[in-house]
Amino acid sequence: MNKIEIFKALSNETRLNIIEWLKEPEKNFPPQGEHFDYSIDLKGGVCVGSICDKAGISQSTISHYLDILQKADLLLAERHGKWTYYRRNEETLAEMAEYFNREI
Amino acid sequence: MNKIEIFKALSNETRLNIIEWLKEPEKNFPPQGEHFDYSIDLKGGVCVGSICDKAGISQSTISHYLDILQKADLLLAERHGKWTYYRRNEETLAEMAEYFNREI
DNA sequence: TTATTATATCCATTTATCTCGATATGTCAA
DNA sequence: TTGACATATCGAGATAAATGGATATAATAA
Repeated sequence: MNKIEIFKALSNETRLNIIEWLKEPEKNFPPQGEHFDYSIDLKGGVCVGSICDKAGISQSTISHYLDILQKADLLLAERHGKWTYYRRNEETLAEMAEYFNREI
Repeated sequence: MNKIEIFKALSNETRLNIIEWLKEPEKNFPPQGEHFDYSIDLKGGVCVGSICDKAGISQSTISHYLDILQKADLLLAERHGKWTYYRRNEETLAEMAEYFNREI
C-alpha cells in the first residue's frame, strides 16, 4: 500500500467524488450492464461513460483519473465486451482507514 | 475541513513523516524548550530546527511544509521567543479519521 | 468486412508543486 | 543598540499534475 500515491490520487475533487460515488453505485449511477442479454455479476462496477456523464468532464480525463485510481489500488477494473467496469477496491480502502486510525 | 487540501498536504513523504513523528514527539525529537528558565507547557510542540534536523531537508523547505500543514489545519503553531513550536491538531486528524471510516 | 461505439493512449498547453539559496523579520543577549 | 540566532518569506528553476482534443485500439453489430 503506497500511502503517498493514495493521498495524491485522493487529492482531486473529481477523483475523490468517484470513490465516494462508487460506494453506492446503484444510488449514483444508472443501472449497469443492461446491454447484455446474458447475466454477469458486475460487482457494483460502473462503466466509464456513466462516470463521465456524472462528473461532467472529458472522457480522456476521466479515463486518466480512473487509471490513477487503479494504479493506487483504490479501484479495480473488469472489462466486459466494449465496456470497462470500475469498482472500489475495498481491501485497500479498509487498510487505509486502519492506517488512519492507527498511525494518524 | 477541506479534504482536498488535507490530502494534498499528506501527499508528500516528508510532510506525512512530520505528522507521524509528532504523534510521539518525545520519542522522535530531542527535549524541547530547555532554553527557557521559566516553565512553559509546549503541549508536545517541536521547534522548526529539530524538525529540519530530523528530516534532513533545507530550513526554507521545512518552513514551507509546516505552513502547508498548518493551512490544512493539521498542525497548530505557537511561538515562544525565537522559537515556533508545531504540534498536531488532533481535532482535524480525528475528523479526518472519522471521515475515512464513514465515507471512504 | 465495415461501421459504430466504448475506452485507452498520445500530444500539447497551462497550471501547480518541489526545493533551494538568499534575504527579511522577529526576538533575545551582551 | 548591535550581534547572533530562529524562523519566515521571496524568487527562481526544475519537475509534475491537470485537462482536453485528436487518434488509436478493441469489441460488437450490420
